[in-house]
Amino acid sequence: MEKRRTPGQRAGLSRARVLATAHQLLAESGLDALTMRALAERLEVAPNALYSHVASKTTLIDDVLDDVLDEVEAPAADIEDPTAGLHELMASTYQVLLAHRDLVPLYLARQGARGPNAQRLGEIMLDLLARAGVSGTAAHEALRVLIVYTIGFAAFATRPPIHPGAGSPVPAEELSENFDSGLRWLLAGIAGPTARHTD
Amino acid sequence: MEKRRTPGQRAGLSRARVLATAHQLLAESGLDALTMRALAERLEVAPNALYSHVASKTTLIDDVLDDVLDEVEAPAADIEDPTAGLHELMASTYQVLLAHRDLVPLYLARQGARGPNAQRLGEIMLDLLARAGVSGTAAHEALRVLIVYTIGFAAFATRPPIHPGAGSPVPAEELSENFDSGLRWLLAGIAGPTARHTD
DNA sequence: CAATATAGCTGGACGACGTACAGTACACAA
DNA sequence: TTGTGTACTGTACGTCGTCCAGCTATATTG
Repeated sequence: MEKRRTPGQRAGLSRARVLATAHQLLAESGLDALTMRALAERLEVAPNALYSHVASKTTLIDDVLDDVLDEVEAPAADIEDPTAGLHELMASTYQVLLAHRDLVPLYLARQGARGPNAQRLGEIMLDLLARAGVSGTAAHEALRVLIVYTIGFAAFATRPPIHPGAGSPVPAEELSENFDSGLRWLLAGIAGPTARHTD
Repeated sequence: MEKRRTPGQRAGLSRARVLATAHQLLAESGLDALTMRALAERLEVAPNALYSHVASKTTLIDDVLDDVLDEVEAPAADIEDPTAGLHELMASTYQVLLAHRDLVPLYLARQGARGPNAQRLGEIMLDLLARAGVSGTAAHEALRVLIVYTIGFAAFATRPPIHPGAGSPVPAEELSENFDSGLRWLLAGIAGPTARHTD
């Protein structure tokens, strides 16, 4: 059971390994369990060693959140129907969120991610919205509606009911259909006849 | 600048005063500033004195969140159109949330409140849903959709845009109309022809 | 291949946090 | 008046994020 290192010796740490382990810790035991010390212990390193690879705990979490968004599949760039493209994008995002249930509360608390992946997805969405005839202020508004709707839906598809009474677990498939329905309503409203343009 | 008390002397603390000051602190400087020590200092008391009135920091926050929901106005119990009643209820909730922007992230993180007020509102909603022909599992699902939608919407009506580019602030009135539209779509979907009943 | 610079680590510490424990003195009931 | 309960104080414990000062394995240079 050798795990102590003498000063100067290397542990083969890397930014990627730190992020991955943080993600793993988050998945196993939630946010409260994600402690710089716990993370360090799992990596068999002193706590401060992490700071050679990560600026702070906050940016660590931000980075984990953004990393996951890499899994989201963007629709083909030349897709015909931009509204359908948006539907695909949000549905894919929803699935990715469901695949990382443990992270959903964090997305909620931070209202999305802000890293390069999030940026990239945002631009794709804005592009699709523009092609659907929505631009300027209205487009940014629609963007946020869609994001919040998706994260919000994932949030309660993920967790125990708010009101404890009765609490029969809703099957995931039914929830997914429900998500699709709501998403369709929203998209219809956003890109529909009353959609506003730049002013 | 006398503020120190000798042991045994009273400070006129009360549960209500503690909650109110906590709320105030939250409003002024956000969650990170809400510290038992900071709260105690503002009340001119030793930190542990708070524990005579509040079980823990967690329940303190829970209680603050639930307290605010007292301001939500429920529709008349004998309202004709239950869907309209739901609309009224959620709109009132939305307004209350906007009136306490600082708390919205907390509602988000906890996915709603759980105290007596939240309970009461939940029951009203279930009643209205039942009268709209939605009950059982579907009703609880609808409940959560409506709650998440409302909190989620309040969340980005409250805060800076997720994607920093362009960032022109959306006028509150426009957002409110948007909230209403989305809410109508949701309610139509929930109480609409395809609504499911108990199984 | 030797000398030097860099950077990945360790040990230790600091300040802030939530909260438990034990004691003190006031308020009120008897 | 005496007794009892409770609202406080002082103090302290354990944990957290993070900083500073070394030390040394490795990368870089000549």
